[in-house]
Amino acid sequence: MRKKVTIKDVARAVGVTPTTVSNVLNGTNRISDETRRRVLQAVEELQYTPNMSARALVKRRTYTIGLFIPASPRVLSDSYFAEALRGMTEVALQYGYVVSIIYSDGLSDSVRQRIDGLVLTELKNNDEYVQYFKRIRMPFVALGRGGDPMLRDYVISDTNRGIREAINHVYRLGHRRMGYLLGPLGYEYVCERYRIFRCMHAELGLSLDRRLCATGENSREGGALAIHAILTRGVRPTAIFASTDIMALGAIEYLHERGLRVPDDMSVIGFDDADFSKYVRPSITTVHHDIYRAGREAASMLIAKLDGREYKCPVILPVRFVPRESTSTISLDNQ
Amino acid sequence: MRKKVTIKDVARAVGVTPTTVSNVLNGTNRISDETRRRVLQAVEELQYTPNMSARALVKRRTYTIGLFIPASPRVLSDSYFAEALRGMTEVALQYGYVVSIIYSDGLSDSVRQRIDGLVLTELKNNDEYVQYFKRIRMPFVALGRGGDPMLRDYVISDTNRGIREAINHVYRLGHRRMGYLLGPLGYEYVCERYRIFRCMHAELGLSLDRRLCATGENSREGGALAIHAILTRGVRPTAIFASTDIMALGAIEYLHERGLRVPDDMSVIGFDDADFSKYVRPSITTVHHDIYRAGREAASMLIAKLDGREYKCPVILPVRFVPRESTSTISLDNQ
DNA sequence: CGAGCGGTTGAAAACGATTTCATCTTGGTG
DNA sequence: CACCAAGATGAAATCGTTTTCAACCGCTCG
Repeated sequence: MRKKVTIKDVARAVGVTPTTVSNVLNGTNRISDETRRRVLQAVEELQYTPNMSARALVKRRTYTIGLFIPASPRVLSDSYFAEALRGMTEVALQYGYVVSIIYSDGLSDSVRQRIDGLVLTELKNNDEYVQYFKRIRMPFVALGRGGDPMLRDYVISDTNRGIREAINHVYRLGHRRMGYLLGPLGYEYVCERYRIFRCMHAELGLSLDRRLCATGENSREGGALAIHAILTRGVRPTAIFASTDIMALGAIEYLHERGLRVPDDMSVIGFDDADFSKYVRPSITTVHHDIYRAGREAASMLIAKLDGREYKCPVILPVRFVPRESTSTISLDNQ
Repeated sequence: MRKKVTIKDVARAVGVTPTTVSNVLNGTNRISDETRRRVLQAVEELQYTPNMSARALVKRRTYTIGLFIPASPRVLSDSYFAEALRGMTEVALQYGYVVSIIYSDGLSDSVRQRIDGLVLTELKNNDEYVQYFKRIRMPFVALGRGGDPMLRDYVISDTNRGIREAINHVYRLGHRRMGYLLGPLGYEYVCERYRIFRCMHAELGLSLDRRLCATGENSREGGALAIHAILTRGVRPTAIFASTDIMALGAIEYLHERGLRVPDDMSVIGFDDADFSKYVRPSITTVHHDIYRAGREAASMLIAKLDGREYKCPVILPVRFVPRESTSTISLDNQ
């Protein structure tokens, strides 16, 4: 194992002290152009890279940011997290940071002091973790809405626009009796999407039949159960929105089992544009948002915050409505 | 910001020196039971956790392991990586390690010195990265086969058994003309699966028609193109195996477009048991392997290696053959 | 001609652990 | 009773940076 080259080595090579080398590298003090040039050259020749542990020790920073994953067995499997992670990692790299995964159930003192800040996701209405991280003064930014109305440091999708486009599309197809499948009410994104849905729905001059709305887990089973609940009430929407694509999928499967065809007997609209949404038959009409991009923005924001730079605060990312096979014009016998 | 409690603080509280505290915490030297007890108590009371940066500096270790992601735009989106990551993170935690994502295109000196070791995946036949990490003496273990025949530190699935069960199942359904859709030949897992397929196929006393085999990218398009290639040769297998579920999916879609029904006109068998395989219609018959578990094993092995503990070397994980809708008994007009 | 003043550089003290080696007790042994 | 080994603890060096503050140099100015 070749000995690691340290700041002293480059200092010696140039004939200056470590202080000087450090100064040219960090740009703290004024250094003459001549010296700077020679130091930089030596750094290049010796292939010097500062030891992160040493730097971390004195700066009291780890140059590591975390993606926080709330307790939930399979949540990372969702490509949601994978995409966010990819985006975060890419920008982190540019700033000399590295990203780690932090699971809520592994959140000990030792891991806490190994990160400078966190990107939080899947926030609840009054998120306990938000409270917690505020209390221990761990810097964070949020990916998606929720947690606390006072929070300003978040990046979200333009849900408003997405749902508006979706509902307009469905309206134009002739649908008037729309239903809604809600995910767990504790999550802010569930509430927000529903809120916007109701709002847009009202703007179209329609009045919402509460019997056409039901709630369930955010899963295929949850979607199936929710649509089941609605159907057993003896009512039937011609189009149904779901909080997420996975619930939409469950609903579609359930309807299929019951001999109801999608979209002929009922149109179904999801949200998220999950991987499978374009694979399945019928493919799912949904709202696409770019989680990879959101991950990038969140990391940028967090690092700017950590490094004490300016950053513009709520970042709102564009979405794209994606009409697919699960929606169609209303059929006559459904009128 | 409350001042961080250091080893000196607990030393002072107990009335000993930092050396002693360090010794009881690391178990290096003999310490009297009485002193040990008091130190441990103080540690508890003061909520002392050692500063990782300081420790890292002197031990010349970072207590971080990496999951290496070879260059490929969306590869982390596969739940393959997400699952592996989840498994790794969980065991890493137990040993006081943390895991980071390392993308091949961000592999600079500075990130290299921020990790103690790597878990490598998606190895090619003569993997350049394996060579590279060997050369720079970065410890690693492999998730999946490949890289170098001399490697012993890997964890793999029992592919042999998986494919044997799959092919036997298909054989029992009456199929005799089997084809194969290969992924990119550079990857060892592609070659291995194909090799085993040929071997098992021969053991059944069948001879393989090379016209029934084709290669393509590991994607839906690749699967579609590969089956297209076979079909244009004017031959038609009654059952076709694919290197991966995603290729199988592409093939199924293509066949569907061409008016061929799966499984009635052709049975299709995938490998991996991807998320979507049970969602899609027809759901895909495949071989399930537990990537989460593999991630756990890989992290265990790597950390044992780093910490200088013993570990048993190639770990072979069980697989499970999962028959689904995409395979059925051969129909008469196909005989 | 000395004081004052930018502009550069260096000496030394952190940062918070681990580790080596010395020192100091004890208790056992011849 | 002297000696020695073993057991328990401590002093000090070290890891590789950053940072604070002092020192130095050559000028200009009064």
